[in-house]
Amino acid sequence: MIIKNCNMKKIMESGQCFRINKIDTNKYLVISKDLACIAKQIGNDTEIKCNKKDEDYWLYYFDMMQDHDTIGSTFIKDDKYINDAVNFGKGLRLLKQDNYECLVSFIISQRKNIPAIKTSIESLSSTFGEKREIFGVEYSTFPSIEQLYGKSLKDKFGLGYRAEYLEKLVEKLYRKEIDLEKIKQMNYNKGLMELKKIKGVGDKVANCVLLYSLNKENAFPIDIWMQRIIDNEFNGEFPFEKYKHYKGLLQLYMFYYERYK
DNA sequence: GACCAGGGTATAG
DNA sequence: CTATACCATGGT
Repeated sequence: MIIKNCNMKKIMESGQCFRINKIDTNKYLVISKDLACIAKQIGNDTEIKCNKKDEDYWLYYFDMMQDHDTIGSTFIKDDKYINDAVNFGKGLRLLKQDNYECLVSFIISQRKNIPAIKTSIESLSSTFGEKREIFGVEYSTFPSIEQLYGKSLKDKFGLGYRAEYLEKLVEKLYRKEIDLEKIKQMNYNKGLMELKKIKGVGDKVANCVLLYSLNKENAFPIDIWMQRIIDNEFNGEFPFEKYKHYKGLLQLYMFYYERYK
């Protein structure tokens, strides 16, 4: 499968997911849930190699039916910073991730830098997930709810005070007191409320989960970097009324630009 | 060895 | 409603 106008290096660095790793020149291992694929960069396009039975999963994951550069070009208006960010981020894509993995990952993410987040997730995966292989490349699956249930997460995974957030979350998921598929059916505001009931989930983490895994493409997570942009470039108030449609992709461009420009 | 990290909670005012 | 202390640890 070929994804046109797709830059895997940028997606890997974009901070929306934490399990894409470079394994060779222009080659990346992409892991999601218990699945993996190999992504090869060929010019502006990316070729995805995966198991035949998983093709639909990756089609959805990469949102292959849409051209995100085209959506991004609709943000180009009269604002220099945003125009620069969109041009700088050509090839970025908004992925459609697994909601459980996404929620766990972003609870871990608070007050951590991206390398530290990745270390914690890999450590959890290699401990509680399963070892698998795709086209000769080994990987560990993301641990399922059942695989994490009842496990002590303190002290071993660099989680710090987040360990008890996760333990409580896993317990509620296991008992089906939290149903992310149900939240996926809700509108943005209702979903935001439901997610924020979870201990350790505030505005930012909830918006990440809504945007990256619950198909709410107008969610707009504001972290330290985004707040910095809003303060320095927009006098403390972002003009949301000018960018109503697909704000989440715009947020991705801004975050990426601010970090790597 | 300081400083910061894709924040959230609890408490005080 | 806003302001502030505190949180536990790793990366740079």
